[in-house]
Amino acid sequence: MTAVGLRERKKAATRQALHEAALRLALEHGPDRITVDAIADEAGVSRRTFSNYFANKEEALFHGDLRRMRALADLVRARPASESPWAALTAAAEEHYAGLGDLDPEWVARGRLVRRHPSLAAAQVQTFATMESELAAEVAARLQGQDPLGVRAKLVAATFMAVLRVSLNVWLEHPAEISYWELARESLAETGRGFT
Amino acid sequence: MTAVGLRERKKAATRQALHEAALRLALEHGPDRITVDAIADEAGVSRRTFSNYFANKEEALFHGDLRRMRALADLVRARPASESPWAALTAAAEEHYAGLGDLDPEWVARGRLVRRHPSLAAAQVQTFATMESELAAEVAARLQGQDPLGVRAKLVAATFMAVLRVSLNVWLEHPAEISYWELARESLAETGRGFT
DNA sequence: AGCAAAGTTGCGCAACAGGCAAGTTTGGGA
DNA sequence: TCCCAAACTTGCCTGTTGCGCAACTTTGCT
Repeated sequence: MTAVGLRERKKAATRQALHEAALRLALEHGPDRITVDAIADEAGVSRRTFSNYFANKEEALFHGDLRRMRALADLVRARPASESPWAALTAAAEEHYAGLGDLDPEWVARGRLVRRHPSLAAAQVQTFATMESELAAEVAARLQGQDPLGVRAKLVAATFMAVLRVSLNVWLEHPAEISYWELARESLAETGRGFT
Repeated sequence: MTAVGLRERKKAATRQALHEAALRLALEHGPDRITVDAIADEAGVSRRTFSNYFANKEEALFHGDLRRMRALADLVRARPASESPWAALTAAAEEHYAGLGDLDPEWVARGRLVRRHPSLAAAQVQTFATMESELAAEVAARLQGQDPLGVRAKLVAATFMAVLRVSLNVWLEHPAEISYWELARESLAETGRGFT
């Protein structure tokens, strides 16, 4: 009768625990000075189990971002089908970020971590790329028939994610001068002119 | 007196040899069934030396793409300073791809490899990301003073590379129906409307 | 000719991904 | 309520990797 079984919940909890352990250790010792062993320990699980959940530390570290972005994707899905893809994406982003965006402390912490440790940039890019293809599928659904090769869907998704990524990185360099969402909204508006 | 010393040339040759060895073996056995050892052997060099040139197989595999893209960046640099960044980028791409783009057999081979082995997608994304930041620097030079936070430069570079990447991937799925550059040009035109 | 800088190599080690099989937990019938 | 199959965890193990270090070789400059 539970909406989702115990099994599922336990899995999610373990994944989350691993993620949080990774983040905690990375913040404390620096992301390049931690081992998978240490993360598993910190999460109270065997090293082998870590491998069942994540392919490597970076994936564990950015799991939170992926979750956040999946939440954004859900908002996109919830937008009225009548909206154009780009409109739906920006509207969903507005909902997602405008209110409490900058306030998630974990999100900010991860951001700062990336800023201070350029070696993490690769993993960040990877995370955005993952979401890009998930979003492309959603966009494609809105373009049934109008996009024979599927270029447009992928183009829109890629551009959207690229703008969010660039905005994030710029904001991390100038966090005091502007809010993330202000920056992102403006960038989206400018870049999106091709899709309206 | 030589324009470039023997030292430099030898290094370039070794790097190229490693790259070609990696590509050859990947094509023959599949990219996930080859070891760094094997690549170094094939290139007639020690495993340790491989590490002096590339951080991992993927980097070796995509070295050719990076070279290609750097050539494109050179074309960008050569465009008149009076052109807007986006105009310079697209014009350079036109020069680069329009003529012989699809004809470089290595380039096509790598493309097919990525298409058949999704595990390589990560490395491909990484390669484009690398070029993105190199290009951003070039674009920034054209926006002296007009781009206080540096957003615009990064935005333009990111969008440009995203379009090329998406176009490539779409083209790889439909190579018969259209030429790469036709597809990319159209995508650039559409997406670039925000930057004109 | 000769020396300093750059490049190569072998050795060694900590770390890691992931196959396999034995144990443990969960959930859906009967 | 009980039971079993499927799902999950864990330990063990192997092949691979990235990189520091120190010895050796090659290159370039004078």
